[in-house]
Amino acid sequence: MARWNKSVLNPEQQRSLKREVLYQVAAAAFRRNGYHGTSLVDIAETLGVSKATLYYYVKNKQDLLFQCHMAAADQALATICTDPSLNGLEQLRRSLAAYIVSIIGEGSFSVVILEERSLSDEQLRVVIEKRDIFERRLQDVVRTGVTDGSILRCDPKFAVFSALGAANWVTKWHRPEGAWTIDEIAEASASLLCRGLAAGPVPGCPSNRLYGGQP
Amino acid sequence: MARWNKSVLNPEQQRSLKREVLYQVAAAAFRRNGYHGTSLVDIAETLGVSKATLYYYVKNKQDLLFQCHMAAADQALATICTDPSLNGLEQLRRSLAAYIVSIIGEGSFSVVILEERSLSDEQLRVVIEKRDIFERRLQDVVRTGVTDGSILRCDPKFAVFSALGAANWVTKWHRPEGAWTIDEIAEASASLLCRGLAAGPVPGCPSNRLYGGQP
Amino acid sequence: MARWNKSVLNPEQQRSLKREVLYQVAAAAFRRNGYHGTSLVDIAETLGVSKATLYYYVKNKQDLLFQCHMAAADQALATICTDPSLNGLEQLRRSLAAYIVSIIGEGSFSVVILEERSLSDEQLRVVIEKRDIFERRLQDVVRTGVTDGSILRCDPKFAVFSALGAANWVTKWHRPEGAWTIDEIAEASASLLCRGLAAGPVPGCPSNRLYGGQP
Amino acid sequence: MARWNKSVLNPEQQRSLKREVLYQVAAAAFRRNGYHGTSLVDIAETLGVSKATLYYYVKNKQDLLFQCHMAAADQALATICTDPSLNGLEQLRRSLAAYIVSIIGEGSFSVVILEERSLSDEQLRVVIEKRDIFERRLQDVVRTGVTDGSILRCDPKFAVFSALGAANWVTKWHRPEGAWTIDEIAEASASLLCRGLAAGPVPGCPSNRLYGGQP
DNA sequence: AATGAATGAGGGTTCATTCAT
DNA sequence: TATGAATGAACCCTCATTCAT
Repeated sequence: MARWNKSVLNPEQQRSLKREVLYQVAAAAFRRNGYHGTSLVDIAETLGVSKATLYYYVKNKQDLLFQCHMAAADQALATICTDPSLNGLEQLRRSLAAYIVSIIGEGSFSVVILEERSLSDEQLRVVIEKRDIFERRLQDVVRTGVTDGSILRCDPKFAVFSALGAANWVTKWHRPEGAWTIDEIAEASASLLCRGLAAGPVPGCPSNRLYGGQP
Repeated sequence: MARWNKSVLNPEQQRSLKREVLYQVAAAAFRRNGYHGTSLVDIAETLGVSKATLYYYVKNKQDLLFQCHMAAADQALATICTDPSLNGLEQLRRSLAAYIVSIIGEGSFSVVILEERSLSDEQLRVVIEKRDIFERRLQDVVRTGVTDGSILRCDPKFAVFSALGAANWVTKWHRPEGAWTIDEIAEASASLLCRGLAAGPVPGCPSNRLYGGQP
Repeated sequence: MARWNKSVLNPEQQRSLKREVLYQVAAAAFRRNGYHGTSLVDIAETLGVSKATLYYYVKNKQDLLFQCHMAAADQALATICTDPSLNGLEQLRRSLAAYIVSIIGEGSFSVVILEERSLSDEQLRVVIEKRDIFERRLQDVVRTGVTDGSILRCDPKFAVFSALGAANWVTKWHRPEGAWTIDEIAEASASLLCRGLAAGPVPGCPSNRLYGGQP
Repeated sequence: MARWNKSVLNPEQQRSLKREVLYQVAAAAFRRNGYHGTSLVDIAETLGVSKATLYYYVKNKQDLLFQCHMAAADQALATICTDPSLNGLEQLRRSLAAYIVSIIGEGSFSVVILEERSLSDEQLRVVIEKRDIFERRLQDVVRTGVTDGSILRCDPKFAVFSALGAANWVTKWHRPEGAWTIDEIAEASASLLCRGLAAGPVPGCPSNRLYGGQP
């Protein structure tokens, strides 16, 4: 399925297309076995090429991981919904659902579950920087919701951490053959998380006191 | 800090005490660098002993991981709150908070973040079996809450998956030097998650339609 | 001497040629120091390559031993003389002489002196099976001799065991720098052993009563 | 069976008795798995003691092997028959038979099959020196036979090498549970070998020309 | 006399990486 | 572009040996 043999495009595109497939295959392998648990042979075999060939498309194993991180960050950024016709809560919900789809769907570059210690300091800096942009945008969505009254008063940073955590974790237990479809999981998770952040007291819920409940 | 020299107990206890410390140190290393990314030298050095000494207490590196999993499962089981004087939602909240404390606090054996492919098939079976018990007990708490009306009607399995996911993820971003204390994180996370599951409609929350809101 | 650099053949042959040299060098090392007493570094150094390179040609150290056993069995099989113009005794003598040359001469794969416990059960089964063919063919030669009257009536199995034992033992004391040439040793040993099996009473020999000879 | 617990003697004898058992157990293990293939734990377990305890009775693993060699050489020396009422051939036959019994029977110290490279140079010197005495005495027996006309004219050194080779090899294929008893094997082997050395032409035997046949 | 605990040295094996073809 | 061959570094693990008890 992932062999990159037959696609016919101009050479420059060929190359970047192959690279993309490589990143996806690598990311999938990394997700399954961890960075150190994945050998380049694993990846090469999945692609139907030799181990040495990989070095035509990536500088390094470490660099390969880095590229996955970067691609994943871009992918994540694209899932944020800021449709002004919706309130913040709904924007958040849609963003989270789209994000979940993006990390467990086919073509995912996501490698968030991985030990970040595998990157060099410099690489880690760049990755975190890029991921911060994503997180800050999501925080903005939360702030929008707080302002328009759809989300309860809370620490946006913590809220986003929590939401993304639950979202990212899905990659651990999601099985393509499982009972739930990707969309179902995404919708259900996003809704669950948003309920936790929705404004207004929830009758009998102890967390009211923490988040301040009503404005 | 973790050197195991001075404790004076009878030899049998010494041994099992050392083993316990070993598991904790190993689990911490595994959490940080992944299973394959952790070398036995790392662990040995942290303990101030030689690499060969470890084999006095564990059969294998793989077995070491297995033992961490088992200890972690026990630790998790102990966090479940079933105090009958509390409603299900509150039981759940306390359980989650305690669970979070147990996995990021000192003395944690937690290795849930790890690539499960590192265990042998047989080991994995045993671990999953044991972990299932924990998850099923938590699901029971959710069911209790649904019955007593404190938790909205939902799929308990999915609810627990989500809650544990968000909880487990904390190990990824929690930094001991960070702004939040362990207890704060535990309380806030647990509350947030419980709000998402609390019965009763949340004004303006789109997830109401999913979980059915009030019965 | 044993470096495998310069030979110019097509790549497929190169590979199997190298493998052959590897087996010979390994067999020689095993013979000298035993299986467990031989390190892969020893072999690699003799070949002038790095230890890791060996794994390009063999799966395992154990597999290396196994391959030596197999090659040795083939080599042994090729030494059996069944020339119908000769009587059984002479066939046996020539076979034994050729066999001795094959195990102590250059290019020998022989590893019979080794602890067989070093092979896996399955490997041992295969090796023994193959070696049995060789031994049974030699036994056939003995039977031929008994039939044509050149060899005394005896248990062919035991006779072959004994003859091969004495032959194999030569690998223990033979020194290339020694006083005897390989051919001399082979001839002398074979003759000695054959005399022991030749038909007809040997005057004053106590073994007459054991093997009966013809009355 | 080999546990050394209950025997009641005076302490000095206890000690040397234990040592003797230790040598036998070690020799047996060495014979089976080779020197390097035998771990001290193997030996200790067979004796029912801890690994460290062995160091009360031997200086070294290497020294343990050395002691086996020495004991084996003594044992071998004791098998030589020089009964002047017998001719040389019969003396030789009895010697060989006794020797074979001594190396495969219970209580054997024999380690001749082993890689001699496992000894230190000095130890090897001593062992070879001692073994030379044995071989030279056997050669003397052969010479006696040649003189009294019972053994054909031959190189005594080579004759003894061959005979001992065949004898030693028995340790490789002898199985206690096998079809032949130890005595049968010893008798048959000795006879076979002696037939090969007996004076007088063997009808139709090609080796006549080698050994000069009748004087 | 005996042993549990600890260790240094060394061996087998894997793997990312390079290079000539 | 692609790959077979080769390697050094690192890792897991074993084992002979020592020492305090």
